[in-house]
Order: sequence, then C-alpha cells, then structure tokens
Amino acid sequence: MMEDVTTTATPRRSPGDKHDERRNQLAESALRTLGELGYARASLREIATNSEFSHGVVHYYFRDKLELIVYCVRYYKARCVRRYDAVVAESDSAEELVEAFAAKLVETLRDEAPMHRLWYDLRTQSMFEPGLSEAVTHIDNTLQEMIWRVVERYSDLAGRPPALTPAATYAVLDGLFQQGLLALTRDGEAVLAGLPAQVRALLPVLLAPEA
Amino acid sequence: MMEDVTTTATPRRSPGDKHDERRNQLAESALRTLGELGYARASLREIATNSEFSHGVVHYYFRDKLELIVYCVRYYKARCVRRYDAVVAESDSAEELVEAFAAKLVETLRDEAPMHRLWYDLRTQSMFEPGLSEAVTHIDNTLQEMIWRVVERYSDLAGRPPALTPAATYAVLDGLFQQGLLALTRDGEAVLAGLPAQVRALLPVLLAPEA
DNA sequence: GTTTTCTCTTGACACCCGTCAAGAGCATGG
DNA sequence: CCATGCTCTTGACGGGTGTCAAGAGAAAAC
Repeated sequence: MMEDVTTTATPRRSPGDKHDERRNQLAESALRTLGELGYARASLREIATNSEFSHGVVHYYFRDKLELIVYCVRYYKARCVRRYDAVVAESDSAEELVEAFAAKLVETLRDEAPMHRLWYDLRTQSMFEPGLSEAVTHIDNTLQEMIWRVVERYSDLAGRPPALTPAATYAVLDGLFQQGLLALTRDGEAVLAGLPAQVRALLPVLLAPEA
Repeated sequence: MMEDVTTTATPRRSPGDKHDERRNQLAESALRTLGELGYARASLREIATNSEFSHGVVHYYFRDKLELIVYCVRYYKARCVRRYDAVVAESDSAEELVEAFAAKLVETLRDEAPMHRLWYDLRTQSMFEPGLSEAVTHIDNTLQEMIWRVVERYSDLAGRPPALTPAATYAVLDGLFQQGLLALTRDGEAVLAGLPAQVRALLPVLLAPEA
C-alpha cells in the first residue's frame, strides 16, 4: 500500500492518463449537449445521457458541475485558437488575406455554430458567476492574440500600421462575428453570404489610412 | 355586461390601465432581480420577493414566465434607446460629439451595468430559446438605429461619409461596449478610464478617410 | 484463485422550480 | 347591506436539479 510517491486529489492514477482520457470523453459529450441547449438548460443527467455513461459518473471525474464546465471550456479552447494560423501563413497579399479570413469566418460560423453559441453563453454567464470568470478571461485573451496575429500580418502585407489596440481590434471583430452568429441562428445560413462584404469593408479601416 | 368594446385576453379591465400599472410595477421588480442574477437564476419567487407582492401574483398578470420576461425587455427598451439623442443634438463639432459620446458610454456602463448584463444575457439566450428571438431582434434593430443616428450626425459634422453599413457599424460599437462591460464586471470601475481613448480611436475610422 | 483496487451504476436525498387551484380580503355596485 | 366581482395570498402538485452514498462488476495485484 502507498507504493507511489505522486499523490493526487483525484483517485490515484496507475497509468496516469486514463483518467484524463475519460475526462476528455466526458468533456466531448458535455460540449455537444452544452452547445445544443446552452449552459442553463444542460443538466448533468442530459450530458451523461448523450454519453455512454450514467449520470453518476460525472462526480467520479469532476468535483462538481462547475469544474466540468470549466474543464470543457479549456478543452474546447485548446483546439480552436489556432484556426486562423493557416490564413496568416498562406496569404501573400493583403487582399488575399482579407478573402481568406472572411472565408474562414463564414466556414467557422457555418460548421461550429453550437460551439460558438456556447462560448458567448459562457462568457455572458461569467458576468453572473465569478467561478467562470478566470477561464473565460483566459480564453478571451487567447482569442485576442489570435486575432492580433491576423491583423499584424495584414498590416505587414498592406504596409500600414494598425489603427487600434489589440483589445479594441478584437472587440470590434468579435462584435461583427457575434452579430453574424445571431443572424445565422435567427435567419438561417443564407445570411452568411453577406458577411464577406462586411469583412472587406471593415478590415481596411482597422489600419491607418495611407499617407 | 360586455359594456366595453376593447376585448383583451387578460382579465377584463374596468379602468383599463390599472392592470398595466401593476404589470409595470412587476416588470420593474423583475428587471432589478434579473439584472442582479441573470435570466437563468432569477426565479419567479425571487422576483416576487423583491417586489411587494407574493409569488403567485405573477400568474395573475402574466401567462407564464416567458411572457413576463418579454414584457420586461420591451418595458426596458422603451426608456433607453433615446439615450444618445442629447449627444447628437448638443454637439456642434465632430470632436465634441466624440467626447460626448464617449462620456455617455462610460456613464451608461457605470450606472446601469446590471441592466446591460441582462440585455446581453437575454440576447444570448435568444439563440437557445426561440420565444425570445422576436423581442430581442426588435430591440437590436432599435439599438442599431440609435447608433446610426449618432454616426450619421458624426458624419455630417466631419464632412466624411460612413465607411460601413448601419449593421456593421452597430456590430462594431456593440463589440466594444460589450468588452467594456466584461472588463468592468471583472476588474471594477477603474477600467472605464481607458474607454474614451478607445472611442476616440475607433469613431474616426468608421468614416471614410479624407480625400 | 483470492484479495485488493479501480470504475461505474443505481437509487435516493433535499432542494428549487413553474404552475395552478382554492380561498381570503376588500372594494364596488346593486 | 348583501352580493358580486376583482386582487392577492397561501399552499400544494409534479417534475427536474446537483449531489452523494452504497454497492455491483471488472480489472489488477499478489
């Protein structure tokens, strides 16, 4: 007994990452349900039903609901903040980057709408539930950096410096994206056709006008 | 019997607006509670507790919770979408308007943060609860018009046409405002000091550059 | 093969929710 | 002055929630 030296709060782990695997498995089911129903309506039972486990297992891998949610958020973040890296890398002119960025925006909106609905839900809930605040802030910063990488590259290609701070630039583009998501949810995929034009109009004004 | 010609779904109204007065009274209590707790956590009992009535009275004046919420939203909207009209009317130069607008933005954020938290909450919830969608969309349009009046006036004073559509302009400013609200909620009132600078940087780029 | 440890299920608990029926209090109008 | 509405309170209902304890079942260790 007590043969291992690594002590953990969660049950002792023999292989070490078997737990993490299950946690990720649960996180994936949870994200599916959360994206569908939103934070308030997604119960642990419903989440478990959409997985291959029963409702009690959640408390074996997570202390409480909040820890599950926060884990989900971080899990999700890990694989989405590099989404525009290809846009940055593969564009050789300012116009090209604008088009690629707009196209990626539309694609993201179309293919992962539930996940983005969840993200905005959680970010809003963080204003009422301080327990969410830390994780949400961290992601928001990461997203801001992601956007800034795009705009910096755009600035280099266009030969004009950015007109706004990274925070304001992110805020502005996030506002456009959020309205796109609202319109998509309300009116269907047809509205996505109008988004590239908005991006084409907005991006240039985010750089200082040519001398 | 049946002496009045105006028929209503709710109980018959002798004076006609006694009901509306109570409804508004309840709406005000509800808005206070909703702003504090958010949509998901604000129960009818809690709302009634924060009023001078008991929890059962809600169903005397509203069919169900959703009708109360929607009524609240519309009630709130009615007295906030004219908030920037003075800014438009009393500014005689572009720079003056920018400063007045920024100041009003900060004031609104500081004095009515709970109400704005609620608004963003409801707008997000409308993506999961279609019953909210109509009311939310209506308000969003009204806010867009409010913003557009400011930017149009700004455009006139500066002698430069707007660079973006009304929808994109609203989306962009709304994004900035929302980030301000998040920062305020997270870090306290100190962050408001930095907002005017962001407004001063952003508003000029919303107009086409001078020829 | 037996014992120990890890996983997961089941079922219960205390609580809170929206809703509604029954009735008390009160004013109004006959 | 009694009767008739209108307001509002009380108390209950069925259902859903997060949480957790007890134990079944499998796997691993010896």
